[in-house]
Amino acid sequence: MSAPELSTRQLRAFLALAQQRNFTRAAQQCHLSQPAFSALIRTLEDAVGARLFDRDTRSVQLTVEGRLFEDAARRLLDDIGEALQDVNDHVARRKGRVHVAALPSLAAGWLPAILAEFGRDWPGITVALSDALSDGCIALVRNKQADFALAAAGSGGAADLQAHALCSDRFHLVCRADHPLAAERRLSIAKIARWPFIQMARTSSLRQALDAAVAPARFKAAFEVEHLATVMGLVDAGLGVSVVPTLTLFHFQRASLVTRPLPLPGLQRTLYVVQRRGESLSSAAQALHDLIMARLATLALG
Amino acid sequence: MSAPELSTRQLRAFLALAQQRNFTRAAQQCHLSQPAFSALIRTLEDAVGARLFDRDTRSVQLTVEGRLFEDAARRLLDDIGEALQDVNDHVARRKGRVHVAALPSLAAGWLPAILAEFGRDWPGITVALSDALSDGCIALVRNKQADFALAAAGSGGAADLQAHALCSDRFHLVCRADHPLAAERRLSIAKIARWPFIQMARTSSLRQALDAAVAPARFKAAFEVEHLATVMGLVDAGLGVSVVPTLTLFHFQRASLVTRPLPLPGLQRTLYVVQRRGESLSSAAQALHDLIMARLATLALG
DNA sequence: GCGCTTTACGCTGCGCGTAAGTATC
DNA sequence: GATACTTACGCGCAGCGTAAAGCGC
Repeated sequence: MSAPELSTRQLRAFLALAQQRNFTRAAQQCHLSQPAFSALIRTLEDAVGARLFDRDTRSVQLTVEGRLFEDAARRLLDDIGEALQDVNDHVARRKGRVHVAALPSLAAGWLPAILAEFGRDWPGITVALSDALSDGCIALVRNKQADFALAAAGSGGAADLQAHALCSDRFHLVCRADHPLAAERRLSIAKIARWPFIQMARTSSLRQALDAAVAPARFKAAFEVEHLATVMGLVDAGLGVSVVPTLTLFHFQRASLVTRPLPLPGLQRTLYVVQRRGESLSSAAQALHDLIMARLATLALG
Repeated sequence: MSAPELSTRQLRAFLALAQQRNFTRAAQQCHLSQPAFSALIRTLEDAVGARLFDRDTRSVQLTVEGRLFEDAARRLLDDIGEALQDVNDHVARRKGRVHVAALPSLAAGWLPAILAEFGRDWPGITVALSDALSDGCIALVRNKQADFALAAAGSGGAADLQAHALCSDRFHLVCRADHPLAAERRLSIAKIARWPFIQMARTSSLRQALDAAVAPARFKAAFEVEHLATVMGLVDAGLGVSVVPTLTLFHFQRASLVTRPLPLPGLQRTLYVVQRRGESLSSAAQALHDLIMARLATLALG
């Protein structure tokens, strides 16, 4: 009653014999001795439960049941080959899909060039990019929507995820070029804290890292906004100053503004690559991960 | 480069592990020791060319490539099972088709009851019946349109066919009940030859058998027709007498006619089962052949 | 007798189970 | 230390090739 066992060798031998109608030639085609080939056909006939060939010394030809099985065998071998080919295409990165979640700063600033290079290297792979705040990135990984994330919080105490540090970027003061702090000889948290400050929302990982880094000091929050572009607008309008990580400085590259690194050792945030623990990346995801690692040097970390 | 080998055991093992996500349980399900099962999975991964499971001591789960392969494996096993089931249905005579060619006399007289019984025994099998003259029957077999034939000529000197005798039927005089021959005490060819005779066409196997049997005597051909029903009509109209084999007597079962066996030993024709040499019958055809042989006793051979 | 398949028969090696090893929690 | 996968290892048997035997022409 248990299902009979069948192998691709048997199917290939069967088709070879159906084509050659001669045991000796079919055996050669299968790189087998003729008796071994004969035995292989016999085991196939036992497995199928039907005599598939009429053979005598003079002729070999398919039985009616053999002809029935011939079509099926051909289809089966094709399907098997197709399935293997498909997996191989994914392994060889001719096909695939990778979904990376990244902080907005990375998604807007550094990643696009890498994704472009990746697209040139592996044109068959579809790339999806989610720009989300750190918690959102990590949620996407946990949900198995994203393959991995580039986010600020580490594994966050979650046993199902694992993180390794990608890089650390330092914080910079941003203010108008005509602001007194722009010319201040020795910057410090205390000096900055005297001026109206443009905060990010409390949900922002940037804000959390900053609060943690300067504690117990506090800034005078003149505004609390969601987006760095808004921070830039407010600062440029002279409504306050702010402190942002290196990776976001591209928002502030304009003549009317000044950015100054804060030379305080503890004042930095670390970015992590986050993925599901114990689960390997797909071939496509691994390729993107590798490229990201290889291009780390291009991250201009002031 | 040569295509990798794959077996149903590997596919079943793969699906068991994908389902159980635990080597020990999956091994039990496959009736294998856990190490043997582990090795089987490894050989599958080698054949496919991709790691299909992420495993550590705590968890086993499909990789992305594994999930790709899972659907394919399920489909493949289904298709294989279906192919085997189909062949088995044919072997077990739950499906199939048999095409028999038979002389008109058999097709009209004796076969229908057998075909009806066959249809009751094997309702899944489609039966095709060709009623043709002997040469036509044999041509159908040679063309592989018919599985076998019940015909009068033997193998006919053809090396590609083989025939074995089915039965011999004797010849009978048919004439009107009021015809002098109806009351003749001792019939003979010579006595019959004095009367107008209704011949079959020369292409008829019946005619050929009859000519050969009575040679060198000849009948006085009053008519030469194609069909036995016509012979009956002509005889019934008093236009002549005729001589026909036992199997065709059903055409002449009416009060106005008399049929009398001709007690001459050599005067008979032999019917053969004809099939292609060296080619076995399909399961369905064999079943019909067997039934025909088993019902030979019901042939009323006068 | 010739050509082709099958049977006979050692032999190698794949693949099994048992047992020890290793890693993770 | 408990659990679960992997490695180590000895062994039996499936499956190979060589050689001999059947078998139909």
